[in-house]
Amino acid sequence: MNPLDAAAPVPARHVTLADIARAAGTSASTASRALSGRGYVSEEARERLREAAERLGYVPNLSARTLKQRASRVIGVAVSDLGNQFYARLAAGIEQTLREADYQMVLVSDNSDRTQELACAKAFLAMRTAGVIITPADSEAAALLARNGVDVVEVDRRLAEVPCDGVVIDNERGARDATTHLLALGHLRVGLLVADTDWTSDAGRLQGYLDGHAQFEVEVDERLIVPIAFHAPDTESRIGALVDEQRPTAIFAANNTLAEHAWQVLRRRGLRLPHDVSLVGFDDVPWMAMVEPGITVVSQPTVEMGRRAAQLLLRRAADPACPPALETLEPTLIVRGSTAPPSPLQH
Amino acid sequence: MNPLDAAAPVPARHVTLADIARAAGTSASTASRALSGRGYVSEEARERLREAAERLGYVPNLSARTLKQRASRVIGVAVSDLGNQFYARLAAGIEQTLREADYQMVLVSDNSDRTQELACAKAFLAMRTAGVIITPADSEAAALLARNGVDVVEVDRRLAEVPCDGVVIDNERGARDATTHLLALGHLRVGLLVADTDWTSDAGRLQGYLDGHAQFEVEVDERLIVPIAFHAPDTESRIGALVDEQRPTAIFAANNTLAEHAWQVLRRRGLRLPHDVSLVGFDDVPWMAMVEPGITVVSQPTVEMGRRAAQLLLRRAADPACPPALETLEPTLIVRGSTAPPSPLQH
DNA sequence: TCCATATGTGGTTACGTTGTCACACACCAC
DNA sequence: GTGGTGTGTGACAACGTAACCACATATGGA
Repeated sequence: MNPLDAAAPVPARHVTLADIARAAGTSASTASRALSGRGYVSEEARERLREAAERLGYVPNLSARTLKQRASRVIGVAVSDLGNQFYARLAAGIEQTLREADYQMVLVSDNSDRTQELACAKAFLAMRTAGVIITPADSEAAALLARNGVDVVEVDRRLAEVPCDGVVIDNERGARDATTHLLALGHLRVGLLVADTDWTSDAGRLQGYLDGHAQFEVEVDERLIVPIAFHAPDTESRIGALVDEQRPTAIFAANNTLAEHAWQVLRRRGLRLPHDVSLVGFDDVPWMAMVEPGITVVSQPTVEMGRRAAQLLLRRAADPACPPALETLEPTLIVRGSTAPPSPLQH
Repeated sequence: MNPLDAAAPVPARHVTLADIARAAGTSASTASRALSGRGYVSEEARERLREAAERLGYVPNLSARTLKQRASRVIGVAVSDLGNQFYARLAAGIEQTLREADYQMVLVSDNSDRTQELACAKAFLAMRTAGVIITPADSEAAALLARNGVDVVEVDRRLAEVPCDGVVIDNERGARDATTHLLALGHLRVGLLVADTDWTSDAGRLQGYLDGHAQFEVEVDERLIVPIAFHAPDTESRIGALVDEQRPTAIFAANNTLAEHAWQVLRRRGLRLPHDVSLVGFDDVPWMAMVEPGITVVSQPTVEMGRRAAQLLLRRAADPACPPALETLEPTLIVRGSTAPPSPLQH
């Protein structure tokens, strides 16, 4: 063991290429080549340098490398709400794929706030990230990034006005499947709980709901459609009002949060699933399979969406010229016990 | 509108301080002072530079700044499993606090694998992160970081052999509360499902289980203690074996994953909660309050743990000399319907 | 013998930022 | 006048790395 190891437990300065070059009796240039594997280095010198780097505990300075190479291996990711399992799983899928490709993920939760989102974009720009994956709340962030030559992938919804890659699920189809499942069971008054946004995801789910009705030639009662903003304090009272005043025989809750609120409201009112009301959710989360009866739900491949988004970004890094792709994944309707034909009493 | 804006939609090179200095007719030094707010700059020059920066879309290069200042505003975070809601919420708490303090979070999921964890530590070192928050699986990563002068905060468990800050919950107390709750109800054969690790978290929960028995002067049957590794493929069969062979009247599952598996096993066997078996979990997750009956659980302030960890790191950044702190948060036993006295038939 | 090619090496420069320093000027008090 | 102080500026160096180039030396074929 080298006595220096014990003598310098906390090096005041980090070890640099120049240090290990000096230790191995070469120049910094050679050290750089030896450790990065680019360019000619004799086997003997490479070995000496590797040994010196190991002994001195050399760790390359990524800031210097990024500055010099004008390219980093960091990807910025901005999601709406890391506390929501949907976004957490999205992030997990992204992180997994990036890690396998030896990239790092900088993760920010922007609360779907366009100001925060723009601030994120600026931060990612300042970091010179190799790309950005975003669940957009506004088109401005993507525009800023694109204007500065940063690749962007939109996940879960499309908002960008500039051409960029995207990964979404087929919201129309998912919502239509949910709706027609209920209509086929004989429901005529299907309530819709949907997020109050101008996002393509929610617009698509609304459209699927309407399409389903058109397909079954059931007229839509506008009063059955309840748009509710994220984290709105009156969420449950508005759901309660829908239940009490419109008497839907079934409810389609177009995201996992609204499904949870709806479930709570129904339970608190003592309404039984599916006898008194049928319930369908969108985005399968664990509790839906565990409660009794289980919740019929449009399941989306969330982790896979994250993976695909990361893959799109990596693909574009490899081939910047490839045309923008929009991948649409297919949702699956999982029928559980929360849906059944309306009971005679309801009519 | 400046015609240059339209003429250069995609600048090939990023705008630098030198560019805006030139545009404003000053030196780069003055530009730096004007925008960073350090040092003397005339109000007039500052205004001109600000305007130029705005007009040209200047975004500072963080790599250059980090290189020069030898300090970044990035914090590395390594958790065991981002797919598990516990770690996701931990990360959410950390991210929130860091964002408010204008730091960025680099998040990695290391699968509790010491090799991956060490690789993370190296990557964070290379990025010259201002600090690292980690749910440790091994002491090596913290040692490496500390040796290089990087501040480390351990969350959820303690493993480091070097002095460093930490945030944990009182696992002994949580587990003791869960255990004595069951013993007080009259249970004499309480099964323990615990993660098979050498982590302080699981060791503490085991200890709390033993302490609870000691307190009630109930002898512990070793066969009731089942250590199960994360993601072990035979998890449910081992739980099944416990149920079938040892006939516990109650089960304490010492983390949310094991609680879920136990619940599934009991349901599949048609055993009713709490009539046939009582069940207590550790770490409250949504389904536990939603299933019928609800699961009695030792709840931990997960998001708050993340926040505290970030705060400890920020505190140390402000005052590197402050003594290492170990914050111990208190868990809360939430009694729901899954626990009741053993039924006469069970004896 | 001599030029081509392959193999190695080190010097220099540049990436974009910020800190240090020297310097210039204005103003005021002595 | 002189010496201070406050204000303002730009030249220059440095952070650590990697690309580029110039320059060695060895090997081979013409």
